Amino acid sequence: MLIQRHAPMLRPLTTAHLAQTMSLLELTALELRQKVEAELARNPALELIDEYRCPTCARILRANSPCPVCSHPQVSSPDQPIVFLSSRQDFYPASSGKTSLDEFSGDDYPPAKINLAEHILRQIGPELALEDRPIALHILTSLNDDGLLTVNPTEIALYHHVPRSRVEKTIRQIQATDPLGVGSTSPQEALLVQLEILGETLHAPSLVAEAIRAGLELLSPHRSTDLARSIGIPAAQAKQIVRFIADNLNPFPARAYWGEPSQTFARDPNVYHLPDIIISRVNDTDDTPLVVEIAMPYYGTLRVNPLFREAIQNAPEDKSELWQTDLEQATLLVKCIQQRNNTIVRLMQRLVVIQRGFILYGETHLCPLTRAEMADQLQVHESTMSRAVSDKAIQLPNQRIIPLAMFFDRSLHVRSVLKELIAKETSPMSDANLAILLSGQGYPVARRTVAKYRAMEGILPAHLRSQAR
DNA sequence: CTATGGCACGGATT
DNA sequence: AATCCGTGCCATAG
Repeated sequence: MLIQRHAPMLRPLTTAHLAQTMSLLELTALELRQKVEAELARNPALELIDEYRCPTCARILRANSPCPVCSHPQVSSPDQPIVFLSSRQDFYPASSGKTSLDEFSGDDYPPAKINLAEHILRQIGPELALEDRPIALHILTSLNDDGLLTVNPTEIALYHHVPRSRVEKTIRQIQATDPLGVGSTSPQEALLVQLEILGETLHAPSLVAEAIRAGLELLSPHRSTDLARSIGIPAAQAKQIVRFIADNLNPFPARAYWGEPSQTFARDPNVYHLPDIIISRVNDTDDTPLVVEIAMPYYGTLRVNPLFREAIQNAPEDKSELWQTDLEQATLLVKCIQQRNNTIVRLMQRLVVIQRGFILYGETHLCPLTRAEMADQLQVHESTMSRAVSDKAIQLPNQRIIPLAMFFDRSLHVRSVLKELIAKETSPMSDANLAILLSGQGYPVARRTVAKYRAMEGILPAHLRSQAR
């Protein structure tokens, strides 16, 4: 009887094991930490003890206290990076006030990825009247990727049975937060809001607002004569206005955010992400070893509670089955997390060696690398690599936080060479010229591709570059 | 006539 | 199997 009950349970275990390994790998450390927290609270078989093993000398230590012996990592050679799982509790900067989307409650952790809605909520959360919160949530969940509102404010008002003015008041509050103009119903409105707020500190040329109202399509650089005619001003003034708008305003407030193929309005996109991995250098020499810290999903050591394992022998009849599955799940979770960490550690050990140039000297030195190649080197499946890389953020020695996927960008190095080329040029070169030049430097790219890269970097076409600066 | 952007196709990547 | 990316062809703006 016992055997019969156990045999069928083993099968699902193996498939479940695989399934869970997969799903854990693609989580960021913070997401995983939340999952672990939840399991700890629910599953009595799991326990978290306040100690960990020093990555360098294998001593057992209290969690979050550095190893007295190895407080400085031992020096190793440039091609022998120091890679370890970090239990530092200050790995992530503390969050300021908790205002997460899910009902302003719950987690004490700063989310690893803050989406636009949460980012805004953090800013206005405190000053938002309680009864306006449902309205704000409605607005924030109706934003598209550009940060524009996709539903009619009247609809929102009707839905919540409030006057339209209440909704508009909330929208105005939202528009004044960081991606300035976010929550507007149209690009025009967004521009006007930005103008209004920036105008307080910035000196804006006169008639900018009129220009914006004249229509977005007239704001493109080559149509300044049309714009001039439309609002009755000299062409030079129109040009100046267009310039001001292009430099300071953004018709799609959220375009500068991460994950976007943000071309024209690329800005430093890193502010809203917390690293899963931190790389630092030991000294300032060129052959400094690199230190790679990988965020642990918890502090201390997660393990199956030995007491629980014993207690299960004489469990009460009605609880026996439940405890058994709890125990299996706990074991599984611990194993899977170990496997996840192991994969990431091995990945980083290779990656840091291959992309050393990129890490130390920047984009130009990025060596084109595909996830598939990496998977091959590490003897793991391609999809495993894909999951390990996706969604993770990594901090470089120069403090920049970038998506881990950037290490696998196939065109970044060519783009950065292109950027340099254009920066150094004396007279603007056409795309065709640039294509030939790049081929000469060992980057065979088609003329059309140069154009695409240019657009990606937000560089204007040749005939417009001449007047700039 | 030249330079550039749009559309779409095919091959690589995930 | 779905997606992304480089490229060729063509229309259009200058």
